[in-house]
Amino acid sequence: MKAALKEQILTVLAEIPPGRVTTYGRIAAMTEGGTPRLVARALRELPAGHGLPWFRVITASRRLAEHPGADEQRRRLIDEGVAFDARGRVVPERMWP
DNA sequence: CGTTTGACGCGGC
DNA sequence: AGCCGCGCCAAAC
Repeated sequence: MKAALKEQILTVLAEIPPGRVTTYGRIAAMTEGGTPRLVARALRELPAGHGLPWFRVITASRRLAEHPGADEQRRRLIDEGVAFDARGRVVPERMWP
């Protein structure tokens, strides 16, 4: 994948404030030529120990995507004060922007 | 080089 | 309000 695009994706990711979440699609829309799938791929390929808030990225339906780290993601979001409704969806007020 | 494969999204139904 | 099908596109095979 193009280095410039990956750089943009990671830049946007780093700007998500603590306690807020955004979607793969929104991040894609803030980049040039980005698509939701490419954003997901970029996150998947992140090396361990990077400091980026990968856990603040959720799906357009405001649920957690299915992946090996979903459990940890849910914990970390709750630790940041992100609330989930009874159906497991993040409350709209926590969406960023 | 053709196929398959997804941390997705959207429009129909 | 969910589910399904299709589009998407770089990577792995």
